[in-house]
Amino acid sequence: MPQLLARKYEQFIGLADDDRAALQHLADSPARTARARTDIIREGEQPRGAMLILDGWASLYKTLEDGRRQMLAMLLPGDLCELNASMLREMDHSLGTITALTYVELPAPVMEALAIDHPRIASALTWDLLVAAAIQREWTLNLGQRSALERIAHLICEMFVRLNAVGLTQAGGFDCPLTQTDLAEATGMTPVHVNRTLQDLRARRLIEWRGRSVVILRWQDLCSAAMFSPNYLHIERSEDHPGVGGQQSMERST
Amino acid sequence: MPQLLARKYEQFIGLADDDRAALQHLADSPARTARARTDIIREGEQPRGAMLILDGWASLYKTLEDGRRQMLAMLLPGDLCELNASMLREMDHSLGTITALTYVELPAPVMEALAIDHPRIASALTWDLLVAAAIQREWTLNLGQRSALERIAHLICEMFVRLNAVGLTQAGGFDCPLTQTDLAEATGMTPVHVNRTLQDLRARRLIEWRGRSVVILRWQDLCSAAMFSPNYLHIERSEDHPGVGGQQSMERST
DNA sequence: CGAACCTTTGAACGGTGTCAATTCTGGTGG
DNA sequence: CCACCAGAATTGACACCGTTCAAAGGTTCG
Repeated sequence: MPQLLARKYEQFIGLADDDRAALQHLADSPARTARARTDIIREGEQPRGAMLILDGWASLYKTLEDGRRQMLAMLLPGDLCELNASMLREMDHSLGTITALTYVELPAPVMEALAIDHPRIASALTWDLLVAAAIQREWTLNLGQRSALERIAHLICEMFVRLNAVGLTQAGGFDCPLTQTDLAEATGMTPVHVNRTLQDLRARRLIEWRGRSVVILRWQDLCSAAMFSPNYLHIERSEDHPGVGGQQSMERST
Repeated sequence: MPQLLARKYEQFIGLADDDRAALQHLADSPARTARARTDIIREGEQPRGAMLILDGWASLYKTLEDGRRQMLAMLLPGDLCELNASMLREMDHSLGTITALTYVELPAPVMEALAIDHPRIASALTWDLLVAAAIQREWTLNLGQRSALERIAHLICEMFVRLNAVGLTQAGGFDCPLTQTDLAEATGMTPVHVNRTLQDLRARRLIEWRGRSVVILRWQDLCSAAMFSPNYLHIERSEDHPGVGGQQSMERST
């Protein structure tokens, strides 16, 4: 948990000691907690500050009047969202927890001061925004063009790479609190079909998924089944990727 | 075409004369042109500056290796894209024209200087980025949860409101250069099904669409068929919306 | 050890996709 | 001014992916 943000941003830009200290200072702000499956802010409400996830998983989502619900983004530890959102009059989406969550709310003035005092952090924040937008575009592609199997596989690939970037993977797998209903909301499918698709992925020996434990058995094959290429995550300096399954690399194939 | 940007940004923030002049100066930069159906920049290439659309329509899109293609955003006159994109090593999506296009390329240093000299413009640019992200989220919802009819109807509603904001609507309709194949790429459907869905919308007397002319017959009913609410476009000061179909209002109905 | 939630299964349905023609339209050259 | 052409729109028949609805197992945790 310590240095989550600094670690992430150093993938993009070198930080000085005082930059790291400033980022650590953010994470040391009085943390808030929320229980699993609760909303932190809802569509229609007035935006508060940016939200920095310290521990646990959350999601952005929207709902239609008749109850249909679509997840828009998965928020993992180290993720920042709603940056600058307070410029808008009201929220156009909701932020809800998946697990119990520890986070900090960072009011706009705090972020402004931070950006002024630390130009490299300002750059890193812009980079963070760009990457979030890129992920949103990839999700658009996911929903619009990929088949059920490809969508689920793609989501697994993305979660793995993102968790890996903050040190939350272990030996070719990760701890995943998502239910099949969550996966359904993220991929625009029904829970029933998610279940069948996961069975398919397991039958192909691409992954194992028991309880909260996801294990990726064949990274390259999973990537190609998903048509996953990590380019949109814009991770520039990938020196210390552990590699999945021992010898396989996480480099783009093609 | 003159004052396109200023007009749009004044929906969000008041501008001073010198702000307007600076925006006009941008649009006066040596304009580039591109023919219809050509790419301006492709995935994998190195980002250049921001792109400001002066005239014509374009789109952002991504493709999968096997040729499946998904439109990510519709770019209309007055739209700005790829702001800050040059911070990233390579493009993760492509920008292609739909019609013949007039645009300007704005190198990062130009935009930086502009933001430093004109704080209100800097705010407006951030607002622009936030709205673009909100639209991307709405497209995610569109693809993930809405039916074919809802998707097409929603896209038409969005295009109308956005064109209206830059004065490109006429009497409850607008000039639309999109082919049914374009609509298919935007909505994640096949061209054949787009065709049938448009017939459905026409049979319900919600729209007319002949050639390039789109006429919205019953705005409120189209909105509710689409579950469209313009809140995500974050148009704050909507004093001079002409209203569609004479007496109908564009306010949200809930 | 029960209750709540999650996962899994089966069968039938239906929205969209696929494929292949055919008709229409706008722009072009003779 | 008209014949022509390429692209766009339209149509029909059929297949299939994913949904729907309902019920049965599993798991977790108080």
